[in-house]
Amino acid sequence: MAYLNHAMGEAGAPVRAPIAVRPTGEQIGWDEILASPRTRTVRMSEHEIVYDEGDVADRLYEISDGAVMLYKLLPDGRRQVVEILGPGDLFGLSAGDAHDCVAETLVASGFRVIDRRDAETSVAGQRHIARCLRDQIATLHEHAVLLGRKSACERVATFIVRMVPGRGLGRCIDRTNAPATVRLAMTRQEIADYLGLTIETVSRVISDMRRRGLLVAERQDRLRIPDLCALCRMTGAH
Amino acid sequence: MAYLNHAMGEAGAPVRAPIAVRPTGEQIGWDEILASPRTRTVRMSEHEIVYDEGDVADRLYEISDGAVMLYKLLPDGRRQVVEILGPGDLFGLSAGDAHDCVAETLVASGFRVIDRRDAETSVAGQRHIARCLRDQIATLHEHAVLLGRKSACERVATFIVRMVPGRGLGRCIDRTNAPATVRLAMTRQEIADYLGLTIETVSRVISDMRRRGLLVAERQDRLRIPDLCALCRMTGAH
DNA sequence: CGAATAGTTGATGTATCTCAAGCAGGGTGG
DNA sequence: CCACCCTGCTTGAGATACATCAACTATTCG
Repeated sequence: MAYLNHAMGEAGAPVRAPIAVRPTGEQIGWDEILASPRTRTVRMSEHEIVYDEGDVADRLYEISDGAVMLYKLLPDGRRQVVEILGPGDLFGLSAGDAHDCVAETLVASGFRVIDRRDAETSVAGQRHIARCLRDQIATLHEHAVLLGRKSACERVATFIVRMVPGRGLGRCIDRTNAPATVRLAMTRQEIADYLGLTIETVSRVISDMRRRGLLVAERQDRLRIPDLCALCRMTGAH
Repeated sequence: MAYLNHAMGEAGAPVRAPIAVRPTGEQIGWDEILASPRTRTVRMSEHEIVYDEGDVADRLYEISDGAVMLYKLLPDGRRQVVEILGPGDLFGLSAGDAHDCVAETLVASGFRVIDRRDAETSVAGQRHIARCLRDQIATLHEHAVLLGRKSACERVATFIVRMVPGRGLGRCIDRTNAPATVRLAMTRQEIADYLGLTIETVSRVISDMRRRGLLVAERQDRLRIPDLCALCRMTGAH
């Protein structure tokens, strides 16, 4: 799933369990695919392009660690970041033979590069892929709501809440409401292009939230959230 | 794929070839699934809810004819239509056990209702599903660009161009540029909720396009496009 | 024919964008 | 070690695209 939390290469283990021990039983097959002689491991530093729009889509990437964004460009240069992916997420599965968007690392990342043929031959592989795709679609649906119907303030709140380690798309089920800290491993421009806003609006909204005590900036890219529920209430979702 | 063209229950055969004769060879298996004793055929009239957000997702729907929209609601009533689907498209494949959005018919439609177990057991089934999911994702990516980065005018132009029978997400490859006619089998409210606009803005933009001769209204829901390329140039995509 | 519903148009408001200047932090070289 | 520069971020003033509110018009259906 395109969990945004933990997508940023935070120290510590990813939320989701290692693939081999997932309960569905399908992962044994997936592990075999990962072990295929054609499967490679690749490391890339931050802000490197994994593939470009139009490149042939003959392989598929699983993120081991780090984070990747997928974006599309309009001819006049406008950009929309369409997905942000983290450990365990799959990308490179395009509809046709060519990629429909650019994939770029946000931070230094590691991938397992899987040959498309390997992935598509086994039921287990197909099932694992289908599962990832469904998660991706749910995230894209949620993001369409954000882009189509939420205010700038709601967008930023939604974004920050999703970056909190340990919470995905789900509702505010946090019982403790303990202060959380998030690392925004994205530039303001990237955040703006993800949220369908301008850099200035993102900056203004964050400044405003700081003034209201909803956020405390520990560093430029590091925010403390004293009251997660308060921020959660600003997302428009509850 | 979430082709918008032909999604509206137009008379005539859908663009895509009948499932059995697709060249990939996977469809024999899919046909078997469709022939499963558990598979049912269902008909619904327009504006009926197929399933609601939160309903258990234990089956999967293939559209035989007609059109369906998927939408999500915010607690305060704001709505975002996240997908519009037509013949051949699959829906009901949610990430978890519950549906993440509402599915409602736009026009009278027919479905094949497939048991989730049937669909997920065969490689062919999985592959067919994965293919549909990838197409869906490509459409969602394109739609994120529309919602995040396009002006009202570009959104409406993009929408109308996609409704033209025979053209999907692809570029303007039309050599003839023959006048096309589209049927908008959606209310202004539905269009607005799909494009992330208000009903008034959609109405104003269409009126403006009519005044400029880009559109001719043959009926409320029926538009003639004298110069498709001219409209295409307004989409922001080329 | 008339009510009900869906769509259009106008006047006004406002959230967000645009343009422009100033500021901070992090790295480099003197 | 500190001044300097570069890049990314913030803040302000003004413009604008779209939303909102409200009236009016067309269409549909009994």
